[in-house]
Amino acid sequence: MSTDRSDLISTPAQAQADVQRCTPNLPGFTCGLDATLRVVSGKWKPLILYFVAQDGPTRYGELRRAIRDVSDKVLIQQLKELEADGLVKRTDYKEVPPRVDYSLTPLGQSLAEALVPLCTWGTEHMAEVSRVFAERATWTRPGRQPTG
Amino acid sequence: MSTDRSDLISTPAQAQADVQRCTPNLPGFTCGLDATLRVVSGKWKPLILYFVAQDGPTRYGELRRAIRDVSDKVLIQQLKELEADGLVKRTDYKEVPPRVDYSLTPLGQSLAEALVPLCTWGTEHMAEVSRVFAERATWTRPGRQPTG
DNA sequence: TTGGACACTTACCAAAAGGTGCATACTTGT
DNA sequence: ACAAGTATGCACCTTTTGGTAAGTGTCCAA
Repeated sequence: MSTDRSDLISTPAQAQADVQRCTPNLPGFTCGLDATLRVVSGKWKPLILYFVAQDGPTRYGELRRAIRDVSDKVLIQQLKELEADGLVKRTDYKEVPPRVDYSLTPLGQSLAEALVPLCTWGTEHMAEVSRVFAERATWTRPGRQPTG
Repeated sequence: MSTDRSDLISTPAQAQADVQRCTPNLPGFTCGLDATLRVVSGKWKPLILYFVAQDGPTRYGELRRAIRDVSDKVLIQQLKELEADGLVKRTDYKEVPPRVDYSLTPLGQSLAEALVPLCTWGTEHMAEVSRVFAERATWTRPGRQPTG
């Protein structure tokens, strides 16, 4: 299928042919990548994972200050989701004033490892990526295109 | 810094201490992972990359049918962004009826390779992930929690 | 006694992302 | 002549996501 591509315009049938290439292996996910991304998508999740992976158990306030621009609401929210997804473990020391920290579960650690290549890629190609983003920033913003 | 965590409640200062851990290397990105994710986030982008990586140059219609639940508008949109980000190359054969195909640039290929571990991770842990997601689906939906 | 730190929670709102459906211009098959 | 297929564009709308500002209860330090 990936060899012979001499067909130019797909025949009226053949539609069914290339459907189902990325076959759902389990209900809800189209493939492994899909599953993974559902779990890491969230504006701050990768940063959280990355930070906790490096620092080990991290207190809420630490994270809060470290991530900077994140708000309490969203940080908590993403931590909860990560916890619900079994990637981080929340430890409440039941002290007062409250003390809580977050660490990675084994699952979270394995994910963090799988993220390393992405991290590397990003670092290596950051220059190109940010250049492109800088340009796009101009015409991406609503209603400010060089057309008018 | 990751060794001694004997401090319990952070002192009124020290706030500045753990700030700036994930130091921005370039304007706009907090780290490599951040850069990468900005480029791959989009509901269908990873699937597109993955598909094109496997199949080589892929016609629009093929993608459209293969990805299934995606709409034209969004597919086109994501392809454009991927193109603008230098990950895919659009080839217009200027024929009529139109013929266009999409392939990976070298940059795109390198990214696709970096995605492999994520893919693997997702595949390996898909069972756990989807189980958790199934549960969450119940109480995540607005206003139907087991509390009431 | 006021104020800040701790880890959250809630109500409300804005922006981003995604989806629907119709339109294009041209060709091929029926 | 008409439907279907080619790769898109556009207007409009809903869903999802993220952000803001306020409040909770308990403690300690000034």
